[in-house]
Amino acid sequence: MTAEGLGKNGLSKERLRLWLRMLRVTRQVESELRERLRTEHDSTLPRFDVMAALYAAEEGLKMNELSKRLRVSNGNVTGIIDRLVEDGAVERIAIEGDRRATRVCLTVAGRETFRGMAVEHERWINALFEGVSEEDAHHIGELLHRLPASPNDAN
Amino acid sequence: MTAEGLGKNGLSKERLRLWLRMLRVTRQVESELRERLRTEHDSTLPRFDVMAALYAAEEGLKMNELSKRLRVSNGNVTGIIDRLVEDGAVERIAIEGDRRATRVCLTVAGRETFRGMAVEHERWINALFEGVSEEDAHHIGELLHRLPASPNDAN
DNA sequence: TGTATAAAATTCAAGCTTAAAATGTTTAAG
DNA sequence: CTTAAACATTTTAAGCTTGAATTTTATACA
Repeated sequence: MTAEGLGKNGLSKERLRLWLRMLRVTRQVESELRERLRTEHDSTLPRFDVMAALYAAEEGLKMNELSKRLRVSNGNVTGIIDRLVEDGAVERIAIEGDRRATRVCLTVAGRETFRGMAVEHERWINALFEGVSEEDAHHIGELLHRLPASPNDAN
Repeated sequence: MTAEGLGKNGLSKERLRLWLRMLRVTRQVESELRERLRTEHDSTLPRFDVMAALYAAEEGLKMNELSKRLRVSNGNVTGIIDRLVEDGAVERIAIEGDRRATRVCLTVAGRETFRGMAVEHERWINALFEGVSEEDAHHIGELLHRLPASPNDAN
């Protein structure tokens, strides 16, 4: 409301602190997850994310939808899917009536693989977030809801 | 209280939700910052992070310390510094008494450049985190303190 | 002294990420 | 029917990131 934006602004500084902490925690957790996916499942975080999105979508997704849902570039998805196809975890299926688009699906093996990873993933998160009570988790979750985010999807 | 730990565990699910939200918000904010650093300062987030660390360390840092402080691999830092040196923002200075190590410093131009970016950076964060009051920012910050993180540094 | 070990940094291969350009396909307008 | 615009995807170039291997220098110790 007042003439903000200059030099010492407590609110601004506090928000900056919050951001730096979020960044630190997020990177730490991502690093842990990456490490475990690598050593225990010979996989990566991006692959896990893609598989999670596909697992949730019973009928698979178009490349289009996938990149929108994950909020990453379309070219990015192309590469990750390429590798998942090599692994035999995913298949590209032609869409009849539109030869531009492709539908991408987990294979049976892919679904099986993902289930194994997902169970552990939840355990890892649960352990990493030990020290956060259910109430706090809920509370922070609600607050985060106000924070910048594209205005769509349930998450 | 109850028999937790199997299948449907409210606490575990709530923590997972929290994690997914943090991830979403963090990625969104990073994406915004990246975009603005790119278009308005012809720079990147990793470069900004490195410059911030160097700016805070009056006498510069060894590659070593830099990678520890930023929690990224040493090879990673090498590449970013290479590019910052090309830009003329950073210089490598020999350490007398140890020809293995190098001290890395912002140049005068580099310090100047960074100041400009930092002012805007704080503004951007402040705008992105509009909707979070000073009290909430402080509160979440405290809660995040309990979350996984290497046990060092002020942040 | 000589040599093994540790330390600091770089290099390397592989993969992730983006923005922008290119390719191929569909749809709509005239 | 033809052509312009819109769409879905892939390709490309540049940069980020990691873990592992390599190079160079310092230290310890026999």
